[in-house]
Order: sequence, then structure tokens, then C-alpha cells
Amino acid sequence: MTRANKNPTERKAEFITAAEELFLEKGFENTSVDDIVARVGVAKGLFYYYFSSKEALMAALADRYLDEIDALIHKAMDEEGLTALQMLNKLSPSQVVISGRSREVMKLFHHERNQAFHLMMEERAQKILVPALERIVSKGCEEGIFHTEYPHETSVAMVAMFTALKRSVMVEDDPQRWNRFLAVSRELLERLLDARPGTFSEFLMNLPPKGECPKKLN
Amino acid sequence: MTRANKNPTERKAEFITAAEELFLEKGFENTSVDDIVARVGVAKGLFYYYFSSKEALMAALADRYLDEIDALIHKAMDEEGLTALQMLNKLSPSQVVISGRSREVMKLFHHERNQAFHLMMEERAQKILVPALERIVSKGCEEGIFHTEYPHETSVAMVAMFTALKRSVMVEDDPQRWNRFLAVSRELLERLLDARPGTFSEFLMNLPPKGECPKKLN
Amino acid sequence: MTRANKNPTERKAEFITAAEELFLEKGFENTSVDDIVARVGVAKGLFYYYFSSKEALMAALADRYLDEIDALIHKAMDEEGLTALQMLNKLSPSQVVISGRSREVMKLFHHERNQAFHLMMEERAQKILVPALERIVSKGCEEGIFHTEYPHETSVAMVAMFTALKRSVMVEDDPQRWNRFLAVSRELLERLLDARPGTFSEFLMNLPPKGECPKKLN
Amino acid sequence: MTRANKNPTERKAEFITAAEELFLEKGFENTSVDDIVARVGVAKGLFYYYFSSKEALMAALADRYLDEIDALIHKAMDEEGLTALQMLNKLSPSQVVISGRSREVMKLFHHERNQAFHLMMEERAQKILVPALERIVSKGCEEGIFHTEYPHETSVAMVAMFTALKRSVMVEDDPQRWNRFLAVSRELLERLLDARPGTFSEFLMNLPPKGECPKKLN
DNA sequence: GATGAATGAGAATTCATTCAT
DNA sequence: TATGAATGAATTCTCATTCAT
Repeated sequence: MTRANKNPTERKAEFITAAEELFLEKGFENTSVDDIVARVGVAKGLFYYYFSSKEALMAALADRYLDEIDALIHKAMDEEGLTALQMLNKLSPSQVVISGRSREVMKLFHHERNQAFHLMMEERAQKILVPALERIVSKGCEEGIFHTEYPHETSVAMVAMFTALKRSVMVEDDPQRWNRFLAVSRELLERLLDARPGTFSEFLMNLPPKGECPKKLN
Repeated sequence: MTRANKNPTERKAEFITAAEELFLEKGFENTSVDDIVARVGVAKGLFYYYFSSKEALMAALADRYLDEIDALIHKAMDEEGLTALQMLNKLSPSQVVISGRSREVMKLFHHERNQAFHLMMEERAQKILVPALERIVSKGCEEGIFHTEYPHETSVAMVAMFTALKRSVMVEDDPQRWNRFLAVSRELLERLLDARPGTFSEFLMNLPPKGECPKKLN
Repeated sequence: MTRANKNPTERKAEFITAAEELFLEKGFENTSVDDIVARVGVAKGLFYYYFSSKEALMAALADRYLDEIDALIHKAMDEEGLTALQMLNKLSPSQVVISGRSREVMKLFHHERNQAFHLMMEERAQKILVPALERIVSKGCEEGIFHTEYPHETSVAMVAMFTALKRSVMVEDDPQRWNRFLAVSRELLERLLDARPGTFSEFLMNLPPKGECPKKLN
Repeated sequence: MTRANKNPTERKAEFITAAEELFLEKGFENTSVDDIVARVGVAKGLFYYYFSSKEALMAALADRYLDEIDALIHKAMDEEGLTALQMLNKLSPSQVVISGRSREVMKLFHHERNQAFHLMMEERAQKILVPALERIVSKGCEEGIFHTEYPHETSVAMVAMFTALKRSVMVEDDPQRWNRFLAVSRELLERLLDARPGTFSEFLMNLPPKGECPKKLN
């Protein structure tokens, strides 16, 4: 009836956004194509005009997250003349993207149903984060501020550690725990990288205002 | 047609085993009750004679894993007069259980589908592992061999770290990487717990024979 | 295979009609959604495109009957300046609707299975018929042509009486019994309402042509 | 395990009683053979040793009710020298049996699910009650205390009337309504049978103590 | 008489996908 | 671009019934 004939790019984005909302609300496996088109307010057939399958939509959504991380990585790595420490600080917000984009989102992510999507995200994120981290760690070793023979494994460990800590902190909405999380993160980093005490005093600093949990990122 | 009338306990185990195999092959969400009964070679109704629902079977399978971990925890904690280090060594095989029970399993776990089940396992395992680890770490601090102000967070980080490392190592079948994994594990532990070099020279020792990847556990 | 893409309203009606036929043939509980779609000649999914559940279809069918009765009630009650007797005459065809819509239907209703549906219909019909009848009876008392202290109970009794009589008459296809039914009905009404002999000489008159059983109503 | 090897007749009765209870609790269609054997506390196979099918059990239960009514009928009809009025009084408790055996039972019968069973009972009861009533009515006409040209139809109407009235009264537990029911019943009887006022002053008298709803019958 | 494991035909419902318009 | 009716295979679960022991 109402034929808007929207811009294809916008329409596609509309689908992705609707899907994202629904995944968070109802869980990934519980969101049907019917739900998605209902939210967008269009007919079912249109979905298949834009996406070859439900999986394709899923991939597009994942890419949206990964693009954010990619941007952070390039921001951290591409600028000339940065030290390893400066790179690391620039990369640190990626943790928020990985774990979920806000407290609200996180709570929902924790809901059993979203795990499949969440894990997919984590794995894909790690695949691009770990190599970047590895290069930073290696660089830091050359600079003499980090010391390790295993930059790869240490990077893997770092990402996993932070993801787990973030997860355990964010389920509850306690600013105390968040402060503690910052302190713990810095200390564990120092230890893993065998860095001088105080090296990471600014790590995760640029994240949320002190004493508060992170809100939206964008 | 053919009526075997097996021992109920065995039958139940047969279902669980068939389900485990299928979950690994096809993924959890993609394994139907039909698949399971087909593999066991019985009629569909029998499944619901033994399990009230598909979820109940899943829970039974999860319990099978968790029971192993529980046993390890009790073995580590219940014996009188153990030092924190001895406890830790006894607890270390739990990592294998958490990450999956063998290389074969691991490869399959990687199949995108099993993530929901895998994540469920990891979460449940962490819920019982982390507190145990926390007690060991605290005890080690009292003994003066570990040093940290954050035993809880450090425990969370340790479990996550090992799980991730194990995962990244096991996907490929390289004995080299396995040795490297052992070395890395020990070093990271030393650093995280601020322990004397060499403290963990026997950590994960009792696991698989040197230079080999772990096979089945039992 | 063949895609007809019918008008939704027609399709919905097709389902309801098919269901009605099948309920009468096989009984309500014994009619499966499979049966219904087979009769309509469409795929199973289409059923759930139009009805949220089997119960919803049932409700839609019941409404079809109740709408007829509702129409009769309004026809009887809404017109200005009618006497109680005139109202009663206008309401009388409702009996046919309640007991089933034709001899054919009635025979089938007798098939043990349809009882659940039939009873549901009777109950719902009584819920709307009895109050209407009660008002008419009360009005007749005021007019001085009926006499009773119990308009409610008398109404209940009347509906039940007619339903039972209709049922016992209709199972067999005997015009004699039908004439007799008319005579009995009028006499019983006179007695129950303590009305003058001959008061109901036109009651049920407008129904089927004398000496014949009622066919379809519409 | 526990082999009681009960008396077959008792066992059969046990099944019927269990089924009756379950029908009232869960509804007829919702009671499975599994439920029944669980309540009796025996294995499933035993059910089929005593009853050839679920329907057979159902029939046996119905017979139990009908036997009660049969007994009442014979009590009313077989004694020598009774007047029609006396017979009618003796038959009156059958209403209670038809409508259900007690208030509790009645409430449950009203539950939507039991309708199939209830209606089956009503139909079967009417099949034996109506002829008995008809003979009484005819006899009363001969005696000159009743007057009607339609003893059969009047009997049908009477049974239906009472069943409906009873139903509408019993759902609520109001002694007022019960007294009213008695008064209404007597008046309607007088009118239907064109009997002298006061003829039925003792009708339904022998039922429950005045001013109370009926409890169990036996 | 009694057990309970095993059967298997169906039941209702869901949903990704297709396609005529 | 857009619609929405139509598809149909798959899924979970139920339950009366059978039969070896």
C-alpha cells in the first residue's frame, strides 16, 4: 500500500538495526524473519530482496560491530610515531565493543539465548584484535617497556582476561566493582607484560568517566 | 520391531552419548530428537520415556562434564595438609575438561553451531572453578608464595586465560604449540600470581605425556 | 505447487467451512489441522498464517453461529413497540441455530465426538439467549399475558426444553414428529408461562414450511 | 517389585475409581493411561490386562453411574401398588446423579474439559430415564392427576429442564438458590403436567435436608 | 497377575524461503 | 522495489498400545 521506495542502503541498515534490537530483546535464535520485517514495517518478501538469507543479515550485523573495532585498530596503529603504550591506550576501548556496547546491552547479552551471537562476536573480534595486540606487545618489547618471549600467547591471554573480567563486572551495576575492575586490569597488565609499576595508569582512562560504568560508546 | 529391553541406566547413557556425538558433529541447535533416536536406533517415544525434554538431555550431558570437574575440585581441596601449589597442580586438568575432552572434540567444538552448548559449559564450569581457585590463591598468599590483592579477579582471569589459550592451541594439531602452551602457561601464572620463577615447573605436568597433545582424559 | 493467492477473507472462510464439515464428520477432537488443510487443499503453514492456533479456528467457527443468534436477538428486541409475544416469535428460530443448523448437521452432531463443541455452543448460546428471553418473559408478565414469579428460571427451563426436544426430534427424519414437536412446543410454552390457550399459535410458525423439517436457515 | 496379586474385581474397581478422580481433576481428554496407572500405582501393562482399551475403561465408568440410576428406576417402578406421584418422588434423586454426584463434582464437571464425558453421561442417562418417566406420566394421566397428550415429549422436556436448572444452581454454593430451585421445580412440574397446586409439595423432599445443598448421595 | 521398556503413528506449531502480482 | 499469500519440511512432544520377561 504505502510505497516509500526508500534508498536501498538505508533500507538495508533499517533491517540490520531492527535485527540488532530484536536479538537483544528476544535472543538470537528466537528472532524470526517475521519479527524483523514486522519491526521494519514491511512485507516479508522485501527481506529476501535485500538479504539472501537470515544468515546473511546476521553476518551484516556482525560486520557492523567489527567495523567499529577495525576503526579502533587503525586509529591505534596507523598514526606515525606512537609508542606501544600510546597504541595500547588507543586500542583499549575495543574491550567495550567486544563485551557489548553498553550496560543494558550487556545484561541482555548475558541472557542465555544471545550466547551464540555473543560468542560469534567474541571470536571474530579476537581474530582481528589479537594480531594487532601482538604487534603492539612486540613493539613494546623492542622499546624495552614490556618483557615477554610469548607476545602472541600473551595477547590471547590479555583479550580473554579482559573479556571475562568485563563480563563478570558488568552483569551487576556497581560503580565500586567498576573502579576495582580498572585497578585490577592495570595491575594484571603490568604483571603479564612485566612492565614498570604505574605504566598503565592511563590505560582505560579514556573510557568512561571515573567512578561510572560505561554507557554507549558512539 | 526388535525389542531389546535394555537396562535403563545403560539406555540413558546411550542417549547421552549419542547426543554428545551429534552435538559435536552437527551442533547443538541442529541436532534434533529425531537424530538422536536414529543414532541410538530406537523409537522416538523412548527418548521421552527417559528425558522429559530435549533440554533435560542437554542438562544431563552437561552434568556429565561438570561431575568430572567436581571430582577434580574435591580431589584438590579435600585432602588434608596440601599446600596451595599442590592443590593448584591437582586442579589443573580441569582446563582440559572445560575446553573439551580431546583434540577431536575441540575441532568440532569449533564448528560454529556448538557455541551455545560450549558457552553454557564454560559458564557452569567457571561458576564452580573460580571459587575453588580463589581459595587456593588466597591460601597461597597466606603461605607467602603468591602475592595479589585481588584473588577473585585473578582467578577469573586465570580461568579465562587458560581456556582461551587452550582453545587457540588445540584447534591445530601441533605438538610444538602444545609444549609452548605449557611454557607460556607457567610463565603467565608466575606473573599473575607474582610467584618465584620455577614455582610452576610441575604445573600441568601430570596432564598428557610431554610433547603430546592430550587425548581422552579417562 | 500451484499458487492461487486467494482473497484472504475467502480463504479464512474456506478454512472455517472445511473445519465445520470435518468437525461434523469426525468430531472436534478427532479433526487435526492436517485434515483441515488437506480438505482446503493447501499447505499446513497456511493454516497458521490465518489462525494462530486450532483453538482460534474453533472460536471463529463458534462466532459464526453466535452471530446468527445475535442477529436474531437484535431483530427481536430492537424494534420499537413490539409486544412480548411478537418478540418471542421473532426469537424462536434461534432454537434451530442452537440445536444445529439442519437435519444433516444434527445427525452428525449426534456422533459422539462433537459433544465438546456442541456443548460449548449450547452454553455460549444460552448465555446470550437466556437474558433476552428473561426480558421478554418479564415484559409479558407486565402485559398480563404471562404469569410467573420466576422469569429467570423459566427462561433457563425453556431454552433447555426446546434444545432437548429439538434434539430428540431431529435425529430421525420424520415429518410427523416435527409437526408434533410444534404442537408440543406451543402447549408446553402455554403451560410454563401460564398463558391463555392459543397464545402461541403462531410460535415457530415462521420457521420451516408446515410439515417439513427445517433445512438451512439462511 | 511389590507383587500384591489383588483380587481382579477390586483391581478393576481401583482403575475405575482412579479414572473417575482424574477425569474430574484434569478433564477427560487430558487424562492419559499413564496418569491412571500412576494413580493406581501399578505398571502400564496391567491396565491392558484388565481393559482392552481406554474407551473400555470409560464405558465401565459410565456404567457405574448408570447402574445407580437403574437402581433408582427399579426402586420406583418395581414396587407394587405405587401411585404415579409416589413413583415420581422415588425417581427424583436421579437428577442428582445425572447432574453430578455432589457440589464438588458439579463444579468440576462444569470445567470445560469434562464436557465430553458429562454430555455422554447425560445422553445415556436420558435414554433410560425418559422411558421410565414416560410411563409414570402416562400412569398419572390415567389416575387423573396429570393431564397431557404428549407424555413422551413432556418427559424429555422435564429431564432437560431439571438438568439445566440444576446446572445453573449448583455452580454457586448458595442455599438461597437451592430453595428457590426446589420451589421453581415444583411449580414448573405442576404446570407442565397440569397438576393441582400442591401436588408436588413433597417432590425432591427426600433429597437433601431443607435449606441445604445436596452432598454425596450414597 | 504384573512389570516397564519399547513402539510408532500422529499431534500442533514454527519458520526460512519462494513467487505471482 | 515492494507485497503478502503460500509452501513444506522440520521440530518438539504425546499417548494408546504391545510384548518380552
